Amino acid sequence: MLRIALFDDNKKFCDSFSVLLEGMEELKLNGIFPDCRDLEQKIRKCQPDVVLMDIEMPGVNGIEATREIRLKFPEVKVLIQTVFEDHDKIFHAICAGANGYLLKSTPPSKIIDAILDVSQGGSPMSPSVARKVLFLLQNYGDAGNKASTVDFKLTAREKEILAWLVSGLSYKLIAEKCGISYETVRTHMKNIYEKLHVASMTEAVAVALQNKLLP
Amino acid sequence: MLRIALFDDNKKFCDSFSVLLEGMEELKLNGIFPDCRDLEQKIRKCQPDVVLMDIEMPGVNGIEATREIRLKFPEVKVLIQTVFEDHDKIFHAICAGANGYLLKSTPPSKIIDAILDVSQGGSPMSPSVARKVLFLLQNYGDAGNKASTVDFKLTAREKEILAWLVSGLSYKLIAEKCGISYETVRTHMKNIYEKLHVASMTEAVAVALQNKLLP
DNA sequence: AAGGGTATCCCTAATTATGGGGATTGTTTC
DNA sequence: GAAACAATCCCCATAATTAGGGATACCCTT
Repeated sequence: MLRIALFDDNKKFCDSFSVLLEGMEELKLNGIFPDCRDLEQKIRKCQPDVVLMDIEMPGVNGIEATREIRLKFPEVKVLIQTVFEDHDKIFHAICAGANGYLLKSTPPSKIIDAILDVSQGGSPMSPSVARKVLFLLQNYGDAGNKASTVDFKLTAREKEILAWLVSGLSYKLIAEKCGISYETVRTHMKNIYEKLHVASMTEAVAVALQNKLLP
Repeated sequence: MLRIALFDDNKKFCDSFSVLLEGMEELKLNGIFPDCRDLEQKIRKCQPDVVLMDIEMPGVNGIEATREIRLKFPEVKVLIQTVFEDHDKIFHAICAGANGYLLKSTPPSKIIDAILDVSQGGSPMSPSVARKVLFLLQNYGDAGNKASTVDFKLTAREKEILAWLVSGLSYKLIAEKCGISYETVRTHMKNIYEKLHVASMTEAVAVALQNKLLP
């Protein structure tokens, strides 16, 4: 017999879900909560095997709650159930440790299937979610491995100065580190700005890090 | 009616698959190939809507073939069908552009379902593959957060200001963007500096990016 | 020998950031 | 209701960066 906890601020959905599980032998609804306040206590009290989690709730949102549950109770599975199907929500939910991701449009019988699936270590997803997950994996996987997207053709000296800049040194300190004058650093910086199409130290640092220009 | 092409060097599997599709109205097996030589010609000749692709084959492997098909014929869907379920194969297949990933243990009826699913833009996966896909996405997404386990506990406003800073804005412009005064921005920055243990904009930007503090 | 690129140095002036003090108004928490 | 925190605003003084304009010297290629 599986213990279920439901976090959802939509009373209608909670009611119909409650009716759905009524009389089921394998599943028991151990707790219904409209928000995630005192999350740890709630989980500790009803000891669920599977948590059904909405994303949009007052106070702490479902993604952060998922992260907390998965961290503090690794054996508890979290099944997201939401109306959102944008890449961002899906990505963050999965990074937070969600074990499955269903859309609210999922028919009741499929929800039951998904709960059983997730309790056995599976990862149920609505079809359009699955497609987006593959898309994300494809893109994030590539993005992480890609060394640098653009070649800004910085010289070795410029890269060196940029590296010192990223590590927080001022012009004056960079000059000392490199054994050159303050004015030379300034000239190099001007050239770096041109090559990176930026106009300030912060932008230069941002471009350098975002394009992985430094080793 | 969907046209199917099958790439698999296992004659037994090809035969039984051929029998499976015999007499089906919606699906037509337009080509069976034991390897990927002259891949482009083969695809051009049988014009499939869906390709069923094994991974282990003599010569070019199924993952490379998948990449080529998805590049040259973006409208053709590729459904991997293999005995391999290791993270590496799954990851590379998806990065190569696979639209779905089934294990060879999948029952025939599910294979048919998956073909129909993938042809309509879905992403069918065997359950254990789905679990691994989530695992992969989670790890690639976390990769950045893993670097520093430190939580700097910035407030929402502080994060917002930091985000503008990273995008290159000066205090004055940030003040305008946020609709607050220059002095308030300064106060926030002072607090950010303390929390990040830095003492300049460049360091703040560097710490923010290196620890992926921003969405 | 001329041109292109790199690295080095200099000036003035304006703009911007930093460090040190303050303060008030809310909200949340105990 | 006091304490803690977040967000807002202010002043003074100093330090640092940026935008213009210059310059010389060296190496390499054509």
